[in-house]
Amino acid sequence: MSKRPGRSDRSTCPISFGLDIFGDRWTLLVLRDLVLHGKTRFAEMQASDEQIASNILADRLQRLECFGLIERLPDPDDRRQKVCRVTDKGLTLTPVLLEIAAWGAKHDRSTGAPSGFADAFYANREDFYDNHRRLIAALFEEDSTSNWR
Amino acid sequence: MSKRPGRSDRSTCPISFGLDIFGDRWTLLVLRDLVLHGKTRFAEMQASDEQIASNILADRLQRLECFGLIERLPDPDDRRQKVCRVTDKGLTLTPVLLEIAAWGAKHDRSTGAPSGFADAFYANREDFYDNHRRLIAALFEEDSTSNWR
DNA sequence: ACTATCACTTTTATTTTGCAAGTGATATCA
DNA sequence: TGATATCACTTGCAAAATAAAAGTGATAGT
Repeated sequence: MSKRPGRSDRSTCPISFGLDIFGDRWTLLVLRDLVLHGKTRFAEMQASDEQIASNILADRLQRLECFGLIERLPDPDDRRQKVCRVTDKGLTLTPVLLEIAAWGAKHDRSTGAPSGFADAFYANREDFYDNHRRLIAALFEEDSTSNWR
Repeated sequence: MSKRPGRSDRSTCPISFGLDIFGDRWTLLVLRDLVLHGKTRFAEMQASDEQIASNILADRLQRLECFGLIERLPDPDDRRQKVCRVTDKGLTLTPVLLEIAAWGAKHDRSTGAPSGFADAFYANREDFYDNHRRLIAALFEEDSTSNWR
């Protein structure tokens, strides 16, 4: 697994802390596949448009697992496969993903995001988050009032 | 300037688009210094806790300028210096910075962020953004109703 | 038994980073 | 005026991360 500077090596800035974990060109894309595209398998993520190399994907999954953002369980139906799942902690990064998505959609003329997404998101940010919380709650069959953020 | 894959090399995903621009361990820290800490000079940013190397800082500033996220003007009072300023486009990344800051503050036990910041932010996200918009408007002496996002 | 698929490793080449030292233009001070 | 300091970089080099391609071993399907 790639090392990268640990917490103590940089500063006490919370942004710096975050970037030490997901400040690279792949980590958040892997999380996007899990959180926003519902992917669960190594092969599925490898098949994403961005063409991540298998060694990098393996490294990032291990990293995400280390940080407690995802968990990987053996697939009971096929012992070759593992099922990846975002943890509650991993889901707390959804707002970061959505803000980046909205920004990208707003500034990229050739974006693949649904037209009007960015404006709708900015105009109703909290509704997006409420909705996401409800979906997650249903998915994990938890109390929908839980403060997952 | 470091190359990095251009838009067409990856995908049409808006997250991927964003990460091609600021998906690394330094770019958003530079922007943080400008947006949240009010720094304007090369030397000031170099003095930040994270100890960015001067070649990396020079590269990131050039990159940010290329993407239209900052501008650099000669200092009229000292011709050695340049004054860096976030552009309106650069300011649209503030929500991304704040979400990362809140996440870091929430998950880093030894964070330097003010205690209670994350909870307050999550509970009143739009208030934070409204407030930031007002500050910016005042700073740039623009119409405070302008849709800078 | 044979072939395919799965989640990785390994290998190698290229790119980026990190560090230290230098550079030229400008400012400040004796 | 000359010496020294400061500014925003640039250069050179070693170390690390990334990318692309091929390989591996366990398991599954036929």
